[in-house]
This record gives sequence, C-alpha cells and structure tokens, in this order.
Amino acid sequence: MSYTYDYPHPAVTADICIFSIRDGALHVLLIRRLVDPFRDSWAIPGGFIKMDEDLIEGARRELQEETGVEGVPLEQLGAYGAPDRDPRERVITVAFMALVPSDQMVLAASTDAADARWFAMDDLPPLAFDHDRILADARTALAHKVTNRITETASVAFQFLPRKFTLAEAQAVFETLKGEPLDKRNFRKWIAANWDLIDLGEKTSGGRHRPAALYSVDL
Amino acid sequence: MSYTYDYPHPAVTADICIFSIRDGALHVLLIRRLVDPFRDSWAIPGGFIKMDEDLIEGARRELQEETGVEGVPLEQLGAYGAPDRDPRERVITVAFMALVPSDQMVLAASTDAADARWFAMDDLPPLAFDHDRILADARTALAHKVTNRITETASVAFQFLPRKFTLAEAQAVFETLKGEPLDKRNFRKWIAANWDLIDLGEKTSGGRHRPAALYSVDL
DNA sequence: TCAAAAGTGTTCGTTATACACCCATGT
DNA sequence: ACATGGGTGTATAACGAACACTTTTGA
Repeated sequence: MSYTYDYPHPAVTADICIFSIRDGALHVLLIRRLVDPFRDSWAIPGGFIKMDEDLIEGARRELQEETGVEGVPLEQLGAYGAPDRDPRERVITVAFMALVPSDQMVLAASTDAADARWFAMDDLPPLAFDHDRILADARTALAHKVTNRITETASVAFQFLPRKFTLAEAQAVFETLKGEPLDKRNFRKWIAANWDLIDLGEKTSGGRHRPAALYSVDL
Repeated sequence: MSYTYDYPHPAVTADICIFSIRDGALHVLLIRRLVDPFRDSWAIPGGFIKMDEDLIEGARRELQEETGVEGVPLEQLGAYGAPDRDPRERVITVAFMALVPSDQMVLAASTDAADARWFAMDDLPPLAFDHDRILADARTALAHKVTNRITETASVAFQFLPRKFTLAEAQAVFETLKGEPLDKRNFRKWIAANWDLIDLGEKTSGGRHRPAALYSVDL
C-alpha cells in the first residue's frame, strides 16, 4: 500500500521526554533505536502520528508502545522542524514532556525499540536526531514548572517520596527537579505555605544522627 | 508531479497571528480564503511548509506571500493537530504570533489570498478551521508577554506611539495590549522603572485641556 | 566529645495593588 | 466657572533571597 500526494508531505512524529527521579538523580527515559537512521543509538521515545489521532494521543500511544509507560499527563513543548533533522526524509516532530514516578512505570521494550532505559541526565549517551536540543528545552521547562508556580507537575514531586517523609527528603526531591540547591529554611517556609503538610508526630529512627519529624502531604 | 510514500503523511502548515493596534483597538491580520475548504471565509494567514525550509521560515514566507508583511520576529505558540481540523486531509499546523506596528506594514493580497485585512479583535468574522482556538491562545500569550516581563514584545509597544508621546498615550497602548485598564499612577511608576523615558521638556498644545508632557523612549 | 543532620526567624529588596486629590488649560 | 484630562505619593501585602546558630542523636 502506498500513499500519493500532489505535493511533498513531511512525516510528523511526536517525541516525549519522560523525566523521573531515580536514586536521587534526575533521569530521562530513552529507547535504543532498532532501525536506521541512528540505529542502535539512544533517542527519546516517539514515533509517527497516525492519521486519525490527535498529536497528544499519538504521543501517548508511541510512549506506550515503545516503553510501556501509560497514564501520564503529557504537556506540549513545541514543534521542531529543521529541514535536515532527519536524514531519511523531512520529519517534523512535536515534543511533549512529563514527570512521572519511575517505580510505578513498567518498562517494556517492544517491536519499535530494542530497549527502554532510564538515563541520568548528567550521564547521557549521544542522542539521535536533534534530541539533545529537545531534551535540553524540556529540562528547562521542567525546572520552571516545578518551582515557579504550583502546577500539577509540582504535585507529582511528592510521588517520589514515601508516604511518610522528612522535610530533608522533600527538599532533595525539589532540588533534583530544579537542578540546584535550595536554602533549607526558605524551602520549609515555601513547602508549608503551598501544601498541606501533616506532621505525623513521629520521628525517623535508626539513623546515625538526630531523628527527623515525619510528614505526609494532603494534595 | 506526485509524491508517494509507504504510509500516509499529514500536510503541515504554519499559521501566523499578527497583532497590531489600529485606532486604539487590538487588531489581527486575516486573509480571505480563495480556495476550498472555507472558501471566502476569513482565516489567519498561513500555508504549507516547504520541504527545505524550517518551520519559522515557512511561516515568514507564507506571511509575506499572503499579506506582504515582512521582517517581523515570530514566536512559536505550539502545534495544533486535531485529526478533523481540516476537511480535505490531515493537516497539522504550527502556530506563530507576532506584534507589529500596522502602519509600517504594506498589505498586499496575492495569489493565495483574495484579500488581507485588519480586524478588530472584538469584531471578528467567523474563522476557518480551528483558527478561533489558535487566535484565542495567541491573544492570551500576547497579554502575558506584554505585561509579565520586559520582553521584546513589550518593546514593540512603543512602535505604536509617535516619537514624542504622552504618558496617557503610552498607557492606552499597554491597556489595549493587555486587554484591561491599568491604574494611572502604577503605570507611570512601572514604565519609568522599566524603560528609559526621556522628558523632552515640551508640552502638547492645541488640546482642549491641560497640556501633557512629551516623552520619548530610549530602547 | 564529636560528627552529622535536624531544626528554627529575621531582614531586606522588589513587585503588585489599592487608593484621592490638586493642577492647568480651553471654552 | 466648569469640564476635562494631566499629574502626583503612600501604604500594604506577597514573594524571593540571604543568612547562622542551637539541638539531638549515634558512634
């Protein structure tokens, strides 16, 4: 089966930057490409939009197919369409991003991708296409979303914490997402002002040092 | 000539929301469509991306071809790709916007568009496709750009003023762009804090009332 | 007793917002 | 004189950023 048009059409893909925190470091979900171009190199998941699906639906589908990840709220970053960004043919991509708790994600490689793996953002492999640009833009957007306003993305941060957590643990999560250290006192004021923290009246134990108060959050 | 692919490809267009102030009211540049679908109805200018041009280049070119407008700094708004947004075939569009001084624009209808005209934002005709959605999003983005930060867009506001202007005139421009009234004293503090206003030591004359001081701005 | 992390307030600068009266001119 | 738009200052609240010492525990 083939499809013919009176004038040339680009291919359109959706690419999705999925961020998570693993072992205290910001990670991104990448797939290893099975096909040329950039065969065997790593890329952010994505693929061609189908004719009967909206952009975000295509992004969701590709994400699921290539990585097994489902049910995450994607946000559009923008379109990338440099003429030579794909050596095969003209490909315009619409980038999306999301922040997810990685341990709730079931990664499953599929026919489209040899492998799906988390990579630390400060230890990335070379990426296919212009995915380094896209990923850098997504990283910037993530930092803004988490800190500048009380967005849904910021609430996801608590998913990286156990149900009972210390304020130091919470601070570490937000520092990781923002990508820079935060002042302890300012952070505590900020988190208390923006969420309903519940002081459980319990303390950590077994630590080598002073026990910390445990909190839970009411989103 | 025809172009054949192994799987279906969408068409990709760029659509551009060009805003200006005319007679004290926010206007947008629309074209009347010469061809189906939505023949004879009004639309924001735009058209198909060529295979060898980047998205923003295509947007610039289409804008020039359809309206004669050149040399404006476009910003990408995002991609719109609902499957049924174009009845002909699947068309994904990347939206751009800009704010320009309309009296420096030479409008020229072309082969692609029967007519290019400015419309007041509060008196819009029915628009083709999902252009009402795109335009509404662009309107919101414009208000944010002008007021929230000292952006390039905000500097364009002064292009709507004569070289020598009164602060009341400047306030009217910013109110139009933001879409809501501003407090006179707060506005004067704000504009003085954010730009180099030069008090020319001159006054308006011929008005029916108290003369106003004339300023110019050093961008 | 020491090392290590927990915990805790204040100050300052910026920004946004609200608000009311007198002034200068033309008619 | 009056109508009309020009011109001016202060107070408050919210936010972000900077900054240092005491407390508690385990080893």
